[in-house]
Amino acid sequence: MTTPVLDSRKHAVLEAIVNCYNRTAEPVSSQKIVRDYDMGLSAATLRNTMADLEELGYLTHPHTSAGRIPTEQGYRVYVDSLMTTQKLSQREKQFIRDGYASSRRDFEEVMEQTSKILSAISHHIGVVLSPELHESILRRLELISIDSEHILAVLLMASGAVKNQVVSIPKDLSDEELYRINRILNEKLAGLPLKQIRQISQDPAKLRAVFDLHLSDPIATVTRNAFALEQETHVYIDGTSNFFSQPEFGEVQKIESLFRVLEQKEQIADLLSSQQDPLGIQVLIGSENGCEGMEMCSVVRSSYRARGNQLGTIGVIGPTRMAYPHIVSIVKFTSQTISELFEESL
Amino acid sequence: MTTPVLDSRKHAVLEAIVNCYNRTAEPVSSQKIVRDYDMGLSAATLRNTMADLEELGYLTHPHTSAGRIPTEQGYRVYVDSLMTTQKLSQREKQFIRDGYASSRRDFEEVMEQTSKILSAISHHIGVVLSPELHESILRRLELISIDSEHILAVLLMASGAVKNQVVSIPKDLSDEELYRINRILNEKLAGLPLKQIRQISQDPAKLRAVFDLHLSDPIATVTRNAFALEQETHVYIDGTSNFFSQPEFGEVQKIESLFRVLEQKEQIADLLSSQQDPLGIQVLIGSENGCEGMEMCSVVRSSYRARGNQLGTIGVIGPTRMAYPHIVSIVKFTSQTISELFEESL
DNA sequence: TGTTAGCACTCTCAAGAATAGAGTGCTAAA
DNA sequence: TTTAGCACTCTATTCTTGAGAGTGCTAACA
Repeated sequence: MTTPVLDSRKHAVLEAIVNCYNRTAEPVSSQKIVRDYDMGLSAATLRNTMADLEELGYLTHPHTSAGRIPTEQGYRVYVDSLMTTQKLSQREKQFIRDGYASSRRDFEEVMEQTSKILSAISHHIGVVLSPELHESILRRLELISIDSEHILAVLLMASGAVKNQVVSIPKDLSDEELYRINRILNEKLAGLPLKQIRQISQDPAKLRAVFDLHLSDPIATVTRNAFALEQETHVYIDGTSNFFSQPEFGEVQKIESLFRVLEQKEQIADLLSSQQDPLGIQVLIGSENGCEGMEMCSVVRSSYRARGNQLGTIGVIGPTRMAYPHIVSIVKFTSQTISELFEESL
Repeated sequence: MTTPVLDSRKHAVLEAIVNCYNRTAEPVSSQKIVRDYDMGLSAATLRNTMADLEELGYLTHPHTSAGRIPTEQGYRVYVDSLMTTQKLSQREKQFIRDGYASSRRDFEEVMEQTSKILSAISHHIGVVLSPELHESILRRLELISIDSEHILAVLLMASGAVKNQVVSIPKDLSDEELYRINRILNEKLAGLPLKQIRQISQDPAKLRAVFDLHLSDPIATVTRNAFALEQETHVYIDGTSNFFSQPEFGEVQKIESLFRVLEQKEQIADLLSSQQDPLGIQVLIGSENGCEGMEMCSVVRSSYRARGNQLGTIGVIGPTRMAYPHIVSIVKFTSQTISELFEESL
């Protein structure tokens, strides 16, 4: 689809309507624009322009005698080429930084805190997708004996994430043996991404290649079980109740379908991880997000990264009628901040 | 407050009204009872009895020409002395047991799964409060070096819970030294409840008493930091969207206040942990739960335990008009099941 | 040719009126 | 003590009406 070229008046009118609608949540009339925006045009002229924009698919009409509201396509144009990015105030930046001050220590806390910060500052829903463990690099592995049949494998990732995994073992291992296995595993596996370790653990030939003479039955078992992680990315969500104050969600029905989606964390995970443009912010407008039940919502997302590796994704979910310039700045700055955080702790 | 004695007819009528109202969510008329319950009484007589029950405070009237609905006090009597407990079907029991089949390994998974099971089977909100770490007994402690300034302390509890804590250390510790410290800490602290360990770590005299000649600066620091856990009980909530199908929550307002409460996990934690009768099920009806914004909800809760120690609490939150006999059975059986689970893994 | 004023037309929304129906409370009889 | 009957109250629904908002179109104007 080629974007039709809009003359500067159409641009201005579309922008005014988006702005106005985003403020009031009500259809924008030609009168309203004359009053609020000094465009040097009469209402009648604006009506003509608005009719043109409607024909082009950027505006729509709830009914004959109502003002105009932007269509998804209209928002698309606005986001892509009209809106002027709005810098965060120092106060907002400080708010975000302060949010992390207390939680620098704990990986999970950082994730949780991020969703809280995002929702608090955007007044929408803040979502965070933790790094894919598959992609994470193992820094260190520690085996801890639980009882004669189980040991606890503690996987410490380069990102600072920690994952505990209970491993069943076929026979009791002495402390010395466990220690020896632990040492060998670290020697051979530390520094590799989990994905690769997993492949190794499932392939006898590779196992032999990696462990060489050290390979033993317990080592094979422990490796296989300790790294048999499910596709486990955690989703952190905060600020869901912010949606109640949005006028367009005044009916239970609409809010219900949204909340049913939010409860299915997998869907949100998919939403955040799908087809990422590796760099920069992405804005999914309305049904572009592809989630059934979330057609009335837009998503602003960005991945966070450290040392060039994409770790996870953060985002804000709000009504299609959201203050895009502001939200984009929030997501951008927050993702930078969290990236730096991980950069440091690496 | 002494419970006034109700004659058997009043009992029967109150029970019928509660039953009927719980099914339909609509005020119950005298007619309705005549039709649905074979009580051998005319509508007029029932009206008299209903008027009596209203005067006693057990029923109320939305308006003059409407049927009766139970008051909180009416529900109280119903729950305390009227309702006949309803056993779970084999199918339901199996559903609960099956829910745990896949997640036996991981402590967190058990918690999460419990809230899912509770909500799925009750069609209300399932909540789980994880054990107070303070009360947990340390089974084993493992120190893992992260970098020159940090180590990771892995606390393995008797209950199977695992807690990771990043500890800042003043100076780099060699592997040997770390190993030595680790060994000493386990020797001296394993088997003690965290609460006690914390007290020890903060009192130089006690530290000396416990560690004797082994006491060193690093040991004191590590002990202090590794056990400086916040009051950290996690709350697991599932099934919130079930509330949307409740007819009495048809207005956004009501559901909003509920969701705002649910988002404040601390409040839910308080709700679940307050003044527990150590044994058995508790039913908090309507405003008895003490949560502002949750006056329209009842809570059925029970603690789960292992080896006589109370660990945490599970519960179901639903509308005041809930099927108490059924929900009570669900909570009871689930708390037994989860208790057994922990009993085994202990 | 582009812009504007004027006006008829459409549609929504809120308020009022009328009606049906449900359910009670009371009274008097069984 | 129970019941039938009946007047009364309140709700919920439907319909109507009128006001108001906003458009689209037309004709005049620069």
